[in-house]
Amino acid sequence: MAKTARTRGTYHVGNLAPQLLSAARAMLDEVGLAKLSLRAVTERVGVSSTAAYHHYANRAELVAHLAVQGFNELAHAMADRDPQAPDDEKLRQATLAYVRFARANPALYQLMFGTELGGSAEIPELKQAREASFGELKKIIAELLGKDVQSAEVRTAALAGWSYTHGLASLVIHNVLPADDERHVDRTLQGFDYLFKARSAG
Amino acid sequence: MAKTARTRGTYHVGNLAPQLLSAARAMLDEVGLAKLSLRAVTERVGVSSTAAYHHYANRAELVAHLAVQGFNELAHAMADRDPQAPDDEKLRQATLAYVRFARANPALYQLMFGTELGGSAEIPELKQAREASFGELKKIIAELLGKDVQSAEVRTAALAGWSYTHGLASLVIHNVLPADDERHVDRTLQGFDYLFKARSAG
DNA sequence: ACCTGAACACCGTTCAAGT
DNA sequence: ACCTGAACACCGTTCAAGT
Repeated sequence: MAKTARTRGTYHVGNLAPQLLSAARAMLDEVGLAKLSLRAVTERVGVSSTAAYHHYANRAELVAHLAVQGFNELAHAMADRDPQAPDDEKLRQATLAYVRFARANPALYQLMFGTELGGSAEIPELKQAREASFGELKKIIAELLGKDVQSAEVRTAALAGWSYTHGLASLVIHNVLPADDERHVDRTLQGFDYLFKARSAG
Repeated sequence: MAKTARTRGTYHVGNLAPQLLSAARAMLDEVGLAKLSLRAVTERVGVSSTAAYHHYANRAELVAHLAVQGFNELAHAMADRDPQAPDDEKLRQATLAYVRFARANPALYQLMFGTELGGSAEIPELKQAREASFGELKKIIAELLGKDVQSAEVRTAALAGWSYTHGLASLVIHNVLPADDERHVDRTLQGFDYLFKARSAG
């Protein structure tokens, strides 16, 4: 594929797809998803407004690819944990990494779970990338519970953990809670303790 | 020829604001937030495309008022619980009502926590309506914990509960989980049991 | 194969003008 | 005060044409 040389001023840029994607990614954080237009993205890259259609079916597909990138980064962030730490500390670290990712990339995070991806934009890569993120969480929980990753307990606990973490991240992003990720994670974990003590006491 | 069809064709409809709001609400579930245009809403109501600007500052403000309506309905749904039930069953019922609301009004629910509301659209009514919903949850948890609604324990536990419930609702809406709300609620609650047993065991 | 330019059917928003 | 119509600056998407 030796189309490497970047010839300036030619009509044929080559390698356009990733350039469009990264331009879109940059603009996403600047203007938000609603105002992210194909025309603005192409202009930023320096091609005509219709050039994107040779690489993405439409705007929705470009957006879907942004989501794929997001899920991949998220999985990576969760995977990057201290192998020496005790199991429950690993879970705490992954939760923190998750919330930090959401906080650092609010527009992208919302897009990943946003309405824009419904139905037709459900590209196979997207489902796969999302499952990979979920799988990372399952791994941690499997270690914590001392059960097989495939087991029902792990699946169920991972679901609970994902619900919790996603909800927390969403609330943090929307400034329903003031800043400081670490504190929120610890406080909500503490909150669950209260709740479950009360439940088992009842 | 102008549009003559308007029986009793007064140019002055009066009461336009609520009509626009309910038209928008109806269309929201049909076409989604991204495609909800002021022009389409006004056409549906039968007024000129610019009429909305005399009642809402702009599209964002109309959307914000939809969110307010959503939070009010959500608070109402959570408040409508069996006063005879034991405390932890009340919590379960409120969680179920929450998830059902989200499932029944996916576009509205997403809008309520969506990116569209950031910053300038943060109308005072919105914050107030959101706090009312949160307050409903706090009431239930205060009873469950047997503490004052103002206490730190209740606030913290409510935060955890809200994170969990919101996360679960989001995942259900996005079909990350297949249908059946009741099962998910019970399964995830079960999942938390696994998690916390493991944590306190470690 | 990859990209452009014109064209079409939409948008949100402003503003002068009508009632 | 409440609403309209024209106008402006945008959009996404299609298509014939250029390289």
